[in-house]
Amino acid sequence: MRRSRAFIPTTKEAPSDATLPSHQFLVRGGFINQQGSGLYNYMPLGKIVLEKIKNIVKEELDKAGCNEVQLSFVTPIALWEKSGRAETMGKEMLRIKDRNEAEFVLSPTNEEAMVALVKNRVNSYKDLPLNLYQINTKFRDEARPRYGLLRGREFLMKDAYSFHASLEDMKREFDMMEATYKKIFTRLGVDFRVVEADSGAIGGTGSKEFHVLADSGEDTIVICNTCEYGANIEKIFESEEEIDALNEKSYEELSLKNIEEKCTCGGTLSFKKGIEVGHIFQLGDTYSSALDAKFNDENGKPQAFHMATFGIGISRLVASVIEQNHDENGCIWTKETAPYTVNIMVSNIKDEAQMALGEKLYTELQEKNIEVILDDRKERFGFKMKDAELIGFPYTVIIGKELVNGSVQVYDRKTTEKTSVSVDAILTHIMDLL
RNA sequence: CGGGGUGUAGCUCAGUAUGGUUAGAGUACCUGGUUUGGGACCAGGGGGCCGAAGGUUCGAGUCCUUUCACCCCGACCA
Repeated sequence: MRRSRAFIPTTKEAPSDATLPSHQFLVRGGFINQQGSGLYNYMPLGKIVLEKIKNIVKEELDKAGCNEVQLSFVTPIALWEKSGRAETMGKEMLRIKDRNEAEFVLSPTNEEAMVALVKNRVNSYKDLPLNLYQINTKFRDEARPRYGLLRGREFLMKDAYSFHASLEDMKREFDMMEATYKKIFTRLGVDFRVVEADSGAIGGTGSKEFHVLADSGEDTIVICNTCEYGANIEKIFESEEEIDALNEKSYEELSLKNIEEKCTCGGTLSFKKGIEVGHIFQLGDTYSSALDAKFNDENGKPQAFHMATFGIGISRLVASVIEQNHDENGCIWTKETAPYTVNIMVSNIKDEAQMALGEKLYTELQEKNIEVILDDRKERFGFKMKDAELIGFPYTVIIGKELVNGSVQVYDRKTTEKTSVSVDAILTHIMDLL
């Protein structure tokens, strides 16, 4: 992509209501813009990042044997009346009527729809287990949307639902999905923890949350510095006061505060703030029973499916990556989430030698399938650098004043260091970095 | 859903207590020139139904009524 042809409207000022770094930088960097309360448009850069995260999630789930489907976003109210959630979910479900006055709901989640899909299509234990997922828009009419993409009303979520003939098999799938989630978040390059969680309103027996560690996280979690143990404080403390008191503390305050009790492994427990980006539940037969979805077991006896459900907040992850990885100048995307890996910055486009090298490198990197953008705008050096830092391309090749000595510089967004590299070696140098 | 606040140029905001030329600034944008390694400078220019609808008045961005939208603090939540 040529920067001169790209729709990337960056700004110097952030909207006054954006308080979090991810919100400010994503808006300033031209990734997203607000359409209404809790509603966001994705502009080209935002769309690229969103798609990258989606693809990683899809790849890992497909490898884990999950089947991708796509359910309708608008669902008849009858589906929700059968499970009782038309009542219990209350105003969070946005209800609409069609021209015949029939009532519909914009899907906030899809347990009912997925059970209805499987019901009478999967009839034998021989067809189990089965894991179906979709990456689709959800709508929850939150009382108070905020923090940009972190708490929108319309958001993109991956939701998976598994069906099993036995409780044991459901638990096996649950553990397998936990491992799959770890692979996904590791690939995304975020610092995360798996914690034991409260099952909350959805119900079920066991659940675990995946948290990206960040100052602005709304949840407080307890983690061990030695083993993998972690828990949401909602799970360990019973009193509301205790939970509230801890939630009010800042990331720094919490990090310093160790819990007196030691972890069972002997390690030290401490508090951290986290953004919940994934949640896995052991559901049991709550929904299959409610919707009368059954299969025949080895003895030909009908039984309700044992189920588990697995969610990942895709759009929330876009913001979480930045919440965890930014500095005062802007975004710092991880390798797998960056909208373009290499930004070729021609310092002065009127300088023919600079421009020629920029074009040459641009073509060469494209041929090697590197995601590259060429900053060919008629702007000054400082302007282009600030822009590159705001957007957060992992590497910027600066073709500028050093060219007369036969070299260019490579700016590393993460370390903010500039390294001089001779023109002859630049292509190999970049390939080695990636 | 309780409490508070704000709607004026793409963005950040003055102007509204006390109604009165043609509604302002910074920034962004366009043109020309000078610049060219950290969001440049000078000159000129375009851009507004002052959130919407009613009303009061000779006259409304400013006063009154209604309404819509957005934000903040709580309660609730991927």
